Amino acid sequence: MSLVFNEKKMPSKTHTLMDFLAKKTNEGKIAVEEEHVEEIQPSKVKTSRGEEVKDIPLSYLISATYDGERGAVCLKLYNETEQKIYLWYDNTDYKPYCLSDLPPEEVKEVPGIINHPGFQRLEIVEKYDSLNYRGKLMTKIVAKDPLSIGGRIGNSIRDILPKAWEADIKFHENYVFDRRLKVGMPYKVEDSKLIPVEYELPDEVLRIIKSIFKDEPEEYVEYVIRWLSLLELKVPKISRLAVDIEVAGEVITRVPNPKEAKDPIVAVSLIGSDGLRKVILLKRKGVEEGVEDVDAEIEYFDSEKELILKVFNYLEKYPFILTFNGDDFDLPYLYYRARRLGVEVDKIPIERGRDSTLIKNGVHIDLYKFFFNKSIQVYAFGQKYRENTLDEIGDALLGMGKVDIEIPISELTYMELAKYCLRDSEIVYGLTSMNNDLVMKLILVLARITSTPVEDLTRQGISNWIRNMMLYEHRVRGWLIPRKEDLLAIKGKITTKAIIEGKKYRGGEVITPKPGVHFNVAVLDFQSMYPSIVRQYNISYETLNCNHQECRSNIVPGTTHWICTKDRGLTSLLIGSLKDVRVKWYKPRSKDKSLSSEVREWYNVVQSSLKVILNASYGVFGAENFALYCPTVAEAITSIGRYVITRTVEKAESLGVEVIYGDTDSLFLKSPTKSQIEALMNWAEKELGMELDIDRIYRYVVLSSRKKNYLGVYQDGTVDVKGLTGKKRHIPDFIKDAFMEMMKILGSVNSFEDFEKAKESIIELYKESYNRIKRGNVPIDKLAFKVMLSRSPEGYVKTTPQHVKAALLLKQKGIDVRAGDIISFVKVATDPGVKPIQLIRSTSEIDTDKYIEYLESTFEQVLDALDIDLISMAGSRSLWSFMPSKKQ
DNA sequence: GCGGACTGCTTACCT
DNA sequence: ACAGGTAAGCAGTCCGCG
Repeated sequence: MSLVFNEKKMPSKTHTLMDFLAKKTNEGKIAVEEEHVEEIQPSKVKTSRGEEVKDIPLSYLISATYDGERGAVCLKLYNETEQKIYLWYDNTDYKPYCLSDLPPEEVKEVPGIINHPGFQRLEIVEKYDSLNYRGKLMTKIVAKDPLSIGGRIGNSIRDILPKAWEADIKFHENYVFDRRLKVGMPYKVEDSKLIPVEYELPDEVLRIIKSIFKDEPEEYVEYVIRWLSLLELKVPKISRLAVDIEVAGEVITRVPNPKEAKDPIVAVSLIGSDGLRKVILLKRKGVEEGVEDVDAEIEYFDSEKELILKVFNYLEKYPFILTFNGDDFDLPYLYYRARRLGVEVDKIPIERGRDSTLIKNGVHIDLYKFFFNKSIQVYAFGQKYRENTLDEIGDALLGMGKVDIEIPISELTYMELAKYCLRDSEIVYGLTSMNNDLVMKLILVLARITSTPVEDLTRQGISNWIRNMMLYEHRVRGWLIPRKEDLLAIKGKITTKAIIEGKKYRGGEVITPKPGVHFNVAVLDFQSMYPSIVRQYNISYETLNCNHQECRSNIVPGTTHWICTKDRGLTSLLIGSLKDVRVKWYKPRSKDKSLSSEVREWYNVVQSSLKVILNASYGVFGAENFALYCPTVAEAITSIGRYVITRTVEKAESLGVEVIYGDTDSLFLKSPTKSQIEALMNWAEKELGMELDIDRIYRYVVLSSRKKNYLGVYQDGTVDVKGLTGKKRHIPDFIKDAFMEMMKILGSVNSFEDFEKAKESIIELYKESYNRIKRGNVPIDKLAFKVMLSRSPEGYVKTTPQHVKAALLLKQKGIDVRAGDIISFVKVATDPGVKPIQLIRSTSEIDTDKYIEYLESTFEQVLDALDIDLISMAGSRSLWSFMPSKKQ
């Protein structure tokens, strides 16, 4: 079995919808692409100040929502000069709809459709059915309101229809897709009409692009240009306000219930991008002023209602409002508290949604949700933070610690309270202002790439972003969006077996490491391997197992799937062009010193955003929740990945290079010559169509027989540690510190001869650490294991791991523990074997033997690869132990 | 009733 | 609420043991 396709055999052009329809149906007229007729109605344009206007100057499209009262889509546009949000209500009479494969006559026969209270009309539309490779007439059922299509009551049109297409797309999303709106790009409104302000790429850029991609088909270059037209234009400076509230209750619960809102709001802090620093405090009996110096303007209110109205005033003044968990706490609390104090609903600028809380005439960004997003955590911030508390993220990203308070909020002095409250807003604002507003830019760039409104983007996961990007593309092409179950039934037969039980398909290949110390190691890797595979091997749900007889021999190795050799796949084109735009344009230019630092920085934002999308583009196809879930697509990608790496290993060996390790997309080569590396890279390019790069060169690498565990030392002595216990975050600092010391010693090793000295130093280090533990000479907090509680303690029903035991002990003491908390505990000799660090009274409780075991195994992971036997080298334990162990 | 061999659960990592 | 693959430690169970 072999892959017969390579780059040169790839189809150069995807047939347009027009081609397909002309070829495969006899319909002469195509209704799909028709723009919605703009019926100009009396102006429905409103500014954020509430007055109606007819025109909106150049402003950036930020968000789209649905206004139930007006029954229309509402667009939020941001004007940079005036620093305000303009609202524009759809006046084209755009209506919600879904599709049926039944002809109109039959739809009329379905009970409950045409007499549905929300029913408006039927239309015939022609779509391209990408699962069955033909044009298809569909009946469009148009409704008066979105709930009639997809309400949750059960008698919505999509539930009544035997089969409904495109019925799970929110009304405002449909609007963005169908109107081809470019989120994050400039628009203006003239005579109540929304007009895009086209951004033209400079000729110079066009010229360079055309030369970089001169060998690519025209259609491919069009995609590249499309991305650049979205990404070359910088985003506006976002004027914003960070808000945080404090509530004082008698009972201390972790988060007061906002729906009850029974305790008063005693402090609100505000930090604005215009320099505003303010804390608003509620005057209460018996509260002292306090002595702290607070770097903010302080305003007192005697009436809580007045205080809240003042806050509302600020919320309306700024176009963007930032909070941390404001969706579930701060904003709803303000809302319900205001209601409780008798504020009229229309005086409250806050809008409660099902899973969000928005600002009526502004844009609310809840940073909790955005920073919680795994893709953002991992790819944008390199896993610098692991907990999702404001303190932790602020500490990790800004070095801003929390203001410690040890007494309930109600007992703080005004100044203590102000300081405490202010800090949270400082962190929230700081998170968006660091690195020249990186986060704000990231949000807008991601919104542009994925056609996702900002208010959705900051609340949804990456699978939704990629979904939006792909649905938009379906609409552009006039493709019917496949129903999830049809996609799975037609394309979803998996043919590989996962190694891990319970997983759906086989993943990446890990090459068994050759244990020992290897000098002069080059690590080669396939840069963004999976996106490259998608691009080069034409991966897409519709190219997988296509309908052409002649493509059936184009087998994906290790599977029974074949890939189309005739038509370029939609996913392949989207992901492929995005990858190229990143690798060939934004990444090099983000480092190009001939460009201004401002431009470089912008290019860096764009390339990071692209990285976020690209890195997730494979995974989403294997995720059940993804709207275009297609595990066979994921399976094809990993299968080709294994094929690529395996063939490359064979080739390397045939070139006489020893491959000592490799994981998924990387190869560790032992002392290769320049020409061997070059030969391998050329071969990969030519035979596999894949770019192989030199990722890093190590002076030496220490391998054990364990996969995903190694230690690499660079020429300059820097040490890379991968997977070893000594670097895992949950292990005690004492052990981590000792491990790092060992790394320092290894970093100084230059030659094989140096190892002898290093071995001695390491043994000395080990002995010293051993004795410190035995003598009880280690501070307790350095002995704490810190393990994340992934569910609430009651959620562990099968086993009770140690950190859960510790958590339960905390709970017994009345300390609140919940999912996401990191439990600090030490190992003790008495009953359950563990004790939370808060409950430890003296070092004598510590189970020293357990710590010795841990120390030993941490060191052994490195030392057994160096062929050092810890016990024999260090001599028998009792000889150099100053304290007898407890069991002896 | 105890202990070793084994399996399964859980977390944290790698790409 | 993007994937699968790997290591490690512990919890819990099975089984033999006159």
